[in-house]
Amino acid sequence: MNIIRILAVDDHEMTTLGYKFILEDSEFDGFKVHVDTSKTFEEASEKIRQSVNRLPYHIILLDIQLSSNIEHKEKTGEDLGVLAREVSPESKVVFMSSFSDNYRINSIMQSVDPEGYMVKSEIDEASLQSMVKTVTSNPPYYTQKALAAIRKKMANRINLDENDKKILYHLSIGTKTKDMINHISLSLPTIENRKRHIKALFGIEKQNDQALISEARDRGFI
Amino acid sequence: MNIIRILAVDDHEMTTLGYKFILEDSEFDGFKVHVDTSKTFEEASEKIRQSVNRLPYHIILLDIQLSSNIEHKEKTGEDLGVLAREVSPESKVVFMSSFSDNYRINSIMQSVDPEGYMVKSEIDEASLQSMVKTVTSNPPYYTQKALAAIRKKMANRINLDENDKKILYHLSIGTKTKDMINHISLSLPTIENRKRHIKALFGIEKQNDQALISEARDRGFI
DNA sequence: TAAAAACCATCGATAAATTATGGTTTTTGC
DNA sequence: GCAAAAACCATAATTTATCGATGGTTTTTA
Repeated sequence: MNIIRILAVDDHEMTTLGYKFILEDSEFDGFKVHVDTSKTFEEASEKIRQSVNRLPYHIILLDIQLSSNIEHKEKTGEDLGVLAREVSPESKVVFMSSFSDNYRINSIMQSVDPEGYMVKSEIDEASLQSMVKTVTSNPPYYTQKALAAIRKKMANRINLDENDKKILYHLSIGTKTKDMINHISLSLPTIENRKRHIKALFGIEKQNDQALISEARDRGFI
Repeated sequence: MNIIRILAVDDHEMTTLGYKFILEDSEFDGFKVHVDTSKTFEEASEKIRQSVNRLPYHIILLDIQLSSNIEHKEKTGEDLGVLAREVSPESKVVFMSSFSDNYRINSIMQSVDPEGYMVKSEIDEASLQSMVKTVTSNPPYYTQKALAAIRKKMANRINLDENDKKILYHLSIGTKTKDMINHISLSLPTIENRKRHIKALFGIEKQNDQALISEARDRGFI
């Protein structure tokens, strides 16, 4: 009987234990599952590094929010995903996230391109089991909310460049336009111009930033 | 008992009859299914137009390849999807296609943004039933091959403009570079320059067009 | 092995983006 | 309600990127 080795990373121990109990008790065709758990970025990255010398994990389950032990460098599950891709390229990476917002999902789809993305509210015993089956045999596996975000992004025919996306992102987190020059290497008038330009693309000329944010969210940019 | 009204369009009658027999015989929670069928673009568009005056179809299943009666204007299932969106915006649109190539799927995701996309080789009784359930209650529904194409596209961080995509498309169908000036409104040197530029973006400088095509296919552009 | 096609480099012309400047209007905090 | 801040807007100069013409070399193809 083959063993599928899984590493589950989440700062809430109850969550990873849930995954462990469900998956190790599940009946699969032709294999059993073993689940390791980690609570921090550092512990998880160490386990991944060590695993590649012996038996790499088949699947790595990552929460996005990881409250790191070392305060001064906040590392997220996304960073851990990037690291996992580098040191353990054969492992399948699956995000288990509370976030179903477009910006997060888009970002992770580009930086990690995970084999799976599950929104936590949609996780149950059945979906966990099909995730394992699908990811090992025929990826990807996305839950419905993740799929809806992905669909929204795909349907979009407007392509903004990196600076435009940064502007939208900073708007969404409340950065003042005049402060964006500290985060984006563009002059203030240019940023203003680009905002106008994006509004025109979105068909909301002569409207304020609130309208822009709401439209950008609707179109899956943030 | 509610009735879900479905229109299935395919130039092969056996296919639509298959959908009809399977779905009308299936047991669903709280509803039954009725399936109309069409073999041509004209017949289908007429049925859709008429339906909106009485009871619009809940779901419209579209094959991409439709050999039209009227030879001189070839209309595809994609055109029918666009039309369906206009005249019957409440209907869910699902493509049932032999194509699983990225170019086709990307194009349809942008022009129609369907509630579902099934690659024909992956269609069976169970998947047909879950498609109907998912599309009516919580879209979208994509089969694994469609999902794989979508994932590839999402993972892509390079964004090419329309002209670049046209160049890649024409390369993929064997159009000679010097003949592209008849299809793309750019001069020959510009097209050559753009090809060089795209190769640089793809990290395949100083390689030939074959490498470019293969890389573009790999990255989900064609 | 010719001829065709692809590939490459340079350069002037053109178009587009950026930025500085100086303003007006709207929002915000007291 | 009012002053200050921020957002918004228009113009013009400057920089940058793109385009297309020309003339060539290399590679493919018949």
